[in-house]
Amino acid sequence: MRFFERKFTKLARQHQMSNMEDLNFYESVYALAREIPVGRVTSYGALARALGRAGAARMVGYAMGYAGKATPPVPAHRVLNSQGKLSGKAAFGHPMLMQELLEAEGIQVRNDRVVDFKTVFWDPLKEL
DNA sequence: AGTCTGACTGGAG
DNA sequence: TCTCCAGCCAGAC
Repeated sequence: MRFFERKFTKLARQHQMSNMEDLNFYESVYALAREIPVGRVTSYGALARALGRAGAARMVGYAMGYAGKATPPVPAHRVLNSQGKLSGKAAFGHPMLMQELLEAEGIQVRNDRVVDFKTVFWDPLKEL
């Protein structure tokens, strides 16, 4: 059984979803993204790998584009590209909003890049 | 069913 | 460190 299936069954319960058959890819991305702790960040690729879809990083990013409409809320600002850059900032209402949300959680941002990306990086495969 | 499209990624130069 | 490039894959048409 893949990591996704083992871990997500638990997440599905926590989010009061009957079973993972009801979840499409986007919803599973959102459920996993909601597990990112405050003050930590992860990458599109890391989420894709954790969901058993290594290589589907682009779809994770595409899914985040619709995250604003998801309930419960998805902390989309905690998802960055593999270099720690705020590649999705344009999708937030105000161009600086993504950075402001991160800074409000104690994460330093400089030149569209998270400072100390490696130390605040959250890998669902290792920490969930 | 075929084509196009990215909030991506890792490697090469 | 940066840019370019080919591979990536689920949705939207």
